[in-house]
Amino acid sequence: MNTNKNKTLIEIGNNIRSLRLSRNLSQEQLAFEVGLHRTYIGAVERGEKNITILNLIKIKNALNVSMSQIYIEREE
Amino acid sequence: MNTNKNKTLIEIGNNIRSLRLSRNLSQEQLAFEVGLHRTYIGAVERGEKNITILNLIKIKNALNVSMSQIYIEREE
DNA sequence: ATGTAGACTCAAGTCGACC
DNA sequence: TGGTCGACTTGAGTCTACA
Repeated sequence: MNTNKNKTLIEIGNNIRSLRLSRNLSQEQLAFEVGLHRTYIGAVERGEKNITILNLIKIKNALNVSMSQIYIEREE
Repeated sequence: MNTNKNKTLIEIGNNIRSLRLSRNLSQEQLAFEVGLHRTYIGAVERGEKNITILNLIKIKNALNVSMSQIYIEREE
């Protein structure tokens, strides 16, 4: 559907995925803790969705990490 | 409309506002640089809108600050 | 220069199903 | 367990206008 995958979103998604995996959580478990849908978490991890800040904060809290571990700023 | 103003969104909005002001930018100028609408920037500053991560990144870049200056994490 | 309001569009986010 | 699809609802984001 969305071939229009943004680089930043892909990075964020990859970070969420590896953090989730390192916690031994399934997408379903993370979705449940965060109160989002399982298919949506999947889409975010694949960088297909431009997540809102409040939901991103919920995810980072569920993963018990700081924002800088999910969104890594580069010098520009 | 939205009496349901979230504390985190209000904080983010306040931070954006004071950062914008310290740059001597109007909402209109910031909106133009970021490619968002002036009325929307206003709503974000008032904490009325749950902005998406990509737009938040655009704003922080336009203000030339790091994410941690806009979204301040508290220990929990 | 900003707040608010209303009407609008389209993407965020839900949900159930199947592979 | 995770990807994808389709139909759906809600809310992000636009735009014009007026105070």
